[in-house]
Amino acid sequence: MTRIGFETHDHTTCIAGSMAATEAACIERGLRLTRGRRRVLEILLEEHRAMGAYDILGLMADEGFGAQPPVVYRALDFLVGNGFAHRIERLNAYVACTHPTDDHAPVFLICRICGAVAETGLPTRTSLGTAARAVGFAIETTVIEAEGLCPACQETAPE
Amino acid sequence: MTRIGFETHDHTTCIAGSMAATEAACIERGLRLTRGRRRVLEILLEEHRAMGAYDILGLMADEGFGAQPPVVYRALDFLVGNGFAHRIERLNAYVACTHPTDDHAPVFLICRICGAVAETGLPTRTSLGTAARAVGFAIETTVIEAEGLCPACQETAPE
DNA sequence: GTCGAAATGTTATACTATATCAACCCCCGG
DNA sequence: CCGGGGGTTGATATAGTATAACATTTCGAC
Repeated sequence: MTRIGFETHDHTTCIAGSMAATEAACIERGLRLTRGRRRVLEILLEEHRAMGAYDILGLMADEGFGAQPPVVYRALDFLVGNGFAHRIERLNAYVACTHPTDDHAPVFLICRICGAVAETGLPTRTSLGTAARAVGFAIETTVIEAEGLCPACQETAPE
Repeated sequence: MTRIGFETHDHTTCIAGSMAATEAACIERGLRLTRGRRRVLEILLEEHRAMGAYDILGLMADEGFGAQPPVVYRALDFLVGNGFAHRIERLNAYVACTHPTDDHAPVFLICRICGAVAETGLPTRTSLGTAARAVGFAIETTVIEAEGLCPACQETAPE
C-alpha cells in the first residue's frame, strides 16, 4: 500500500507497516529495538523526510527523553547499520528506509526546492560496478544521490 | 601522462599539467585564479588525496596566509563550482579534479583502509538517469561514491 | 543470582561550515 | 585621470554536525 517516490500514500499504514517489518527483522536477527532506537525510527517514519540528527534531538527533548546528541547518534548508527534507515550524505541527514527488503544499491533523489527525498534502487550490478572492477577496486558500500527538481517543483518553478 | 586511479604516475608533470589546464580554463572563461585559490588547488594537487578543509587550512597557516576558515572555504567553493576540484561527501573532504575535460558524471572510489580516492566517470546517460525519469525527477547534479578496498589494500588485508 | 556484553546517561569537546561586515582591488566607462 | 561598482579578501564570531570518554544500568545466558 505504501507508495514510493514523490507520490502521496496512506501514511498511517505506511508507518505501522514499517514498524512491524522492522520489529520482525530485529527478532529474526537477534537485534534489540530499544526504546530510544524505536522512537528515532518512529520519528523518521512520521516525518517522512530527511531530518538532521539535531532535528530529531529537538523532538525527543520535547517529550522528555534525556536528549543529548549521543542518544540520537547511537540510535541512528544502529538503524543505518542494520538497514532500517539511511544517511543522506549530501544533506547530513537521515531518512527511514522505504525499501526494506531489497538488496539493491540505494539511490536517493533529492529535490533542491522542497527538500523531499525519494528512495529508489539500482541493480547491484551496474555500470558503477563495471567501472570499479576495471581498476581492481572492491566495492563494499555505495553512495548514490541525485539532486534536482521533483515533479511538483518542476511545475511551480519552470524557469 | 597522468595516470588515473590507483596507479603511480609522474606527479610533477601531473601537477604542472593540471595547473596549466586550470589557468587556461580560467582565462578562457573569465575567471580569476587568485593567489588563495591557486594555492588551495596546488595543495590539493601536491597531496593528491582527499583533504579536509582544515587540513588545507593548516598547511596554509604554516606558510603565512591569513588562514581563517572562510579563506579556504571560499577557495574551495570557487574550485568546486567551476569543476577544478570535487567535494567527497562521504569524507567531508576535497580532491583536485583529474578528469578536467569530461562532461561525465564524476564517480569516486574511496579506499576504506588507506584513504586513497580515485576519480573515474560514468556516462551521463546511466541507469540512474533512467530511474529518475521513471518517477519524473529532473537531475541537476549527482553524487556517486563507492567505498571499499583499493587493489593494494585488498592484498595486505585479505580477510 | 551473577557474570559479561551491550546499551545508556552525561559531560565535554572536536570537527565542519557559514554569517557578517568592513576594506581592498581591479576593470571599465566617463 | 578618476570614480564607481562588482568581485574578492580580511577578520571575528558563531552555527551546525559528530564523537570521545567514562560511569552506570540493563539484559540475557549460564
